[in-house]
Amino acid sequence: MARKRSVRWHRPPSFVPSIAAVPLWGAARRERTQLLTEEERARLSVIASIVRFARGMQIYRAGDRADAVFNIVDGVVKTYHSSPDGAEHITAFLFAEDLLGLAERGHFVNSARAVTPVTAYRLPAAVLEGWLRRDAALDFHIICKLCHDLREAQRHAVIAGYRSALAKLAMFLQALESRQARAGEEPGALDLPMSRSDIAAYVGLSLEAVSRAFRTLAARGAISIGDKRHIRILDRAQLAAIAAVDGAPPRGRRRSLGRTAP
Amino acid sequence: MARKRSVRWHRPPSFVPSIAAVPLWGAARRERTQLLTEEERARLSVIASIVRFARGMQIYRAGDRADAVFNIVDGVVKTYHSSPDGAEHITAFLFAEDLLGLAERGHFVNSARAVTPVTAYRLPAAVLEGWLRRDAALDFHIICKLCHDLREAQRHAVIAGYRSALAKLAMFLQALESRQARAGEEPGALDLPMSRSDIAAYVGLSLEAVSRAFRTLAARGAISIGDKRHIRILDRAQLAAIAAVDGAPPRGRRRSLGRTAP
DNA sequence: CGGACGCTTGATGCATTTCAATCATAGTGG
DNA sequence: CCACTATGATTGAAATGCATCAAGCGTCCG
Repeated sequence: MARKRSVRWHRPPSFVPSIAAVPLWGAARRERTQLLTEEERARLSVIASIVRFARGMQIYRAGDRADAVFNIVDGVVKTYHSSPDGAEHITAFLFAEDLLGLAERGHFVNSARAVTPVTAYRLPAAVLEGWLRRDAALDFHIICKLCHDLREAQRHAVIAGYRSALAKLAMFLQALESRQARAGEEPGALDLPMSRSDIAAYVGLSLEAVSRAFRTLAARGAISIGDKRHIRILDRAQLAAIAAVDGAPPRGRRRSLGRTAP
Repeated sequence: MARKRSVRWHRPPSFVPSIAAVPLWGAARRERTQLLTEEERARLSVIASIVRFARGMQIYRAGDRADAVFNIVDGVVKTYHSSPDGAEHITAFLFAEDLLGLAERGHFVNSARAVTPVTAYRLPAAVLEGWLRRDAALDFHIICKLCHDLREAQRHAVIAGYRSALAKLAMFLQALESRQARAGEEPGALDLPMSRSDIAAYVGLSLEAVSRAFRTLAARGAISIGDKRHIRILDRAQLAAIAAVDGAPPRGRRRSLGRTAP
């Protein structure tokens, strides 16, 4: 237990639900800000129960009755779709202060599993829905969070659409870093709570391609690899260049339908 | 003007804003349902103004001040990110009853362009935000819509992450069909309002690969290609099989961390 | 009618997948 | 406590499939 485990993605558990996101309209200087007021958090904590999941455990399965929403306190969760042939496509990695448990007509649309040991609040959907129908302020905050998640999902789709393995990994690392920029610990130091094959399933590559891309980035001096779970970003500019230059499909680019307003 | 233009994605303009999505918890039998009440729609129409865009016209640009949200009445819109080198990654195609104009700290996060002639409502963000902060019922409906969009974005990411061109196109066509399943016109008949290169930029392929994938699907009897903008799905099962079988990355699949609750 | 644009089709090269073997790490039980 | 084994990660060699380059065709619009 004295073993050195640099667990950057673990946060001291706050004792009320909390949700963080980049604001929609308010031009705050901070990247992510707490969305809920003290009063809202206190109120949510009344109906919330704490649940824990060991590493690798299933939190819910696609198709299950969606009777609850989860709010992560600590740890990392992945949500994924399972192809009929058993392959798994990861749709998101979720961290502290994220919401989890997207439903469609009363059922979960994807499966969720703990990537690290996870602590979370469990909010019964029935109670929550009642509140959402009545409390405009709470709703507004949820809307902000959903917009945030929507932006993330769109960015994910862009990453997955890239052709170059290097560009995919570079963008993935950039995205991860911007999330971990929270507690001002050593800049450039990145924790990778998820496995290589999780990364592969997220960006749309084979496990081997991810491994090779890591080496290549290191060889070019963009990053350095310490532990398999810990890397350091050495040359942010180069990383950005790799993500951008190598990110585009056809290069010459003849714009299609480039009209502008008359 | 007597020219036959089967424009399935055009709807008779309703004269109030409307938003449709698959419900979260309510287990309605209908796929998409109108989310707004008559009263809400009437109220929104007071602040809404009608705007029109010709085919190919820019609706807004990433980085612009996000002073309005759009609600499509008729036509198709694409939202996209421009890479620095000029390539364009499409994040979504939007149809009638969709919302448009995602903002972050007061600015649009992506650009939007009309794929067909477009009619839309323009809702000033300032007024809308005021209402969202006060009206819980309206908020709840917006939340449902955002969850819907979030699911779509996740599905998009999965499509983009596929390795096979055939699987990408097959999934794209399935997604398109499930959206057009509205007015009960000929089942299996699909309109493709967007160009091949738009499809390519959406699924993450080269234009040529998309073209070849269309042929291959037709050769296998899964679809038939009439006009370039109109195809017909002949063998839904085969299309689904291609999307599934060819969709997965490594084949043998050894599950990782497959523990279940004790 | 002509030009531009979008689409198709062909040939080639290369990046990634795939297959396969080895290495490292962590978790387990003797 | 340490060896043992399952799992994850790396590395190499070969093959598939997509991107790319290039040319030709169809169609819409001026």
